Amino acid sequence: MGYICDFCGEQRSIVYCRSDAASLCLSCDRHVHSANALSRRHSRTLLCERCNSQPAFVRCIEEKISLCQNCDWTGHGGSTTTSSHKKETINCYSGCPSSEGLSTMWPFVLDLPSTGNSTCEQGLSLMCLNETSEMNSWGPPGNSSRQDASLTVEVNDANNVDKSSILIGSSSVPELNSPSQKLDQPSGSADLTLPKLLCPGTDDLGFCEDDSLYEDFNMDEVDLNLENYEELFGVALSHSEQLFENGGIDSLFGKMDTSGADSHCQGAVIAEGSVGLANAVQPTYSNAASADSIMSSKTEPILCFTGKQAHSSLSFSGLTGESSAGDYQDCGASPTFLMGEPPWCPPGPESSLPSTSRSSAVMRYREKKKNRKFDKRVRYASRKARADVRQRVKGRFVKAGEAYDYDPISETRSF
DNA sequence: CTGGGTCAGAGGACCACAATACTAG
DNA sequence: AACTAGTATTGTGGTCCTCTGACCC
Repeated sequence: MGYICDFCGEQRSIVYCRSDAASLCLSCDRHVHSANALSRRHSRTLLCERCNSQPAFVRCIEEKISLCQNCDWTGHGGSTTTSSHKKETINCYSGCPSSEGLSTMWPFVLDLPSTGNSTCEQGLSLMCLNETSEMNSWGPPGNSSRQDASLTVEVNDANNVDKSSILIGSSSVPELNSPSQKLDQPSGSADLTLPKLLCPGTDDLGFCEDDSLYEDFNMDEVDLNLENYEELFGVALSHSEQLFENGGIDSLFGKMDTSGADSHCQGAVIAEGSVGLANAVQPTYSNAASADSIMSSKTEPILCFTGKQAHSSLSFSGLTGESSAGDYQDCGASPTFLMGEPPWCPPGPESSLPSTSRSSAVMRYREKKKNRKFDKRVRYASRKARADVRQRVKGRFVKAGEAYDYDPISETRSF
């Protein structure tokens, strides 16, 4: 499905909302996302024109088609002829942009139907394109006017390095080598490549038809990693502290959205979420990395962009990521950066940080971790939408028309 | 060292009902 | 085989309750 708008069921769906896990036509997109301030913050992007079920992240200029990570890989990864296709990253957006705004952002979509006037259009004329730039750090260069977020700056720099976001092929897809994979494939794990991970047993398709493959992926593991953070790296907290300070991790994790089934298949596309970035800065990892170094890599989400181009395989440990990769993609940052510490990144001066800032960083980290919700995964956005507006008594749903003590819409109580 | 009291946090139950899945004709 | 009607099951979020472990005396 996904070809028809999930909301009206009539128009062809154009955009994909990760938060709602819904494919929408532009009209319904504006309608739905102009409902309130929260919905306006939903990050949307074009819908993959191949599988019609996943958010597109790249557009093949030569084929003139928008593709999700999976379809991009299946379509371009295997063939040498197609892998050289020029591609352009696709921005995501939020708010209620005008059709002009969308045309600006997606110039290749020339026939965008008129989206009419939205109630929030004026208020959002600033449109969250700026916001998008922050969220979608792999967007075209120059989108981001803010320079205070190190992550965004570095990423945009990466894009600058990467020839204005024109990407050549998917050949940079890193090899994955997690312990679990090693278990499954004890031999030749070093050669484990994405297609194998994507759709075992299929060489050419793999359009996310086997969701069970990623069924067990969840953020719990990531959370677990973070939970052991201090125990494992009490001394090496400073990397993350800096990210906390700069809003780096916060901007990444804080915008994570584990809801929606849209993350299917994206888990296997780990580190491909920002191919441009991966091309520009792909850390080198040894497949023979020790468990310690692997642990160190995955638990120190360090951004250390030096402009080097390194292309090799990398190892993930425990980053099993339905939510992981998908969410990383959502915020535009490759898990490559989050999970890995480039070997060329020298031990920074962070170790000399004052203990007060460290403790404060730890406190902030704990606070943010406490406020995060990784495990909740909404399978049916429609049901969630209904639950969000239902009246309750002491948290319990009440029959329609009966007295209630909590109304999510009006935030009022009937008695 | 042991037992009792207190506190905080985690996890599960509960509710109504639309959406979805399943079965029978 | 395809369709329709009826029935059963699922999933959604906020609040309350119970359980467990930590801590103190």
